[in-house]
Amino acid sequence: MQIFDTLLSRYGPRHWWPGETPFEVCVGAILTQNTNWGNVEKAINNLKQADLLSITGIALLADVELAALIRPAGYFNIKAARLKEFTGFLQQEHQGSLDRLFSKPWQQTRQELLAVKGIGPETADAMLLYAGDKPSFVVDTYTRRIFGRLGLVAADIGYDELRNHFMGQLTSDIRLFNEYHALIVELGKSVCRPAPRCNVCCLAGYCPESSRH
DNA sequence: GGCCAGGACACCA
DNA sequence: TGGTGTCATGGC
Repeated sequence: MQIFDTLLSRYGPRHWWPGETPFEVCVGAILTQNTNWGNVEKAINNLKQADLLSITGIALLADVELAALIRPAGYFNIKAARLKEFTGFLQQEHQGSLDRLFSKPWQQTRQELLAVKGIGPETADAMLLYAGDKPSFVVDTYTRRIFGRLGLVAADIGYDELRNHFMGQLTSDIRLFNEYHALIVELGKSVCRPAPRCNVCCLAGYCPESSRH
């Protein structure tokens, strides 16, 4: 909590997620996979201007048309398919309703989301926390990098293990989880760059991110 | 011109 | 089962 308090005093409340509706949050969660948020905003704006930022709008679009609209977000062919998978899942399993998806126990919702092709643990947790208002902590590259470098967790810790680390130490508080992840991203974007390529430290096994290069 | 960005999945040994 | 390659645009 000391780290959280420090970040909060430094950056202030982040008021996440940057999306106007739960569905927009879910779309953003898929589009931001390994992608700068500024590019995601361009893609979302394209969908808005085309009046297609809806479950039925995306579901009815052809893959190539959807890919063209989300092109600025990168990986557009893959992400178009993932958005179609997600909207198809909502239509087939939840009558096209996010409210229905989030109405059951959130652990069950999480398992359902993870079964959708293209939705991994981080994307599922982001949807749960920021679109569904469920107490599921989100960890990401920044979380692993920052807490790994601080020596608080192993540098190569797995997603679930790292998530359990936070959820085991923090009270199950949606607002806390919401703010903490947002603050970690803020810190990560501003100061925590990837480890530089360095043959010496990598070969010596010293580089905490040697697996990345 | 190279690096990086709020991952996930297919493939292979 | 763990490591590696692939997907791709836009800002700095």
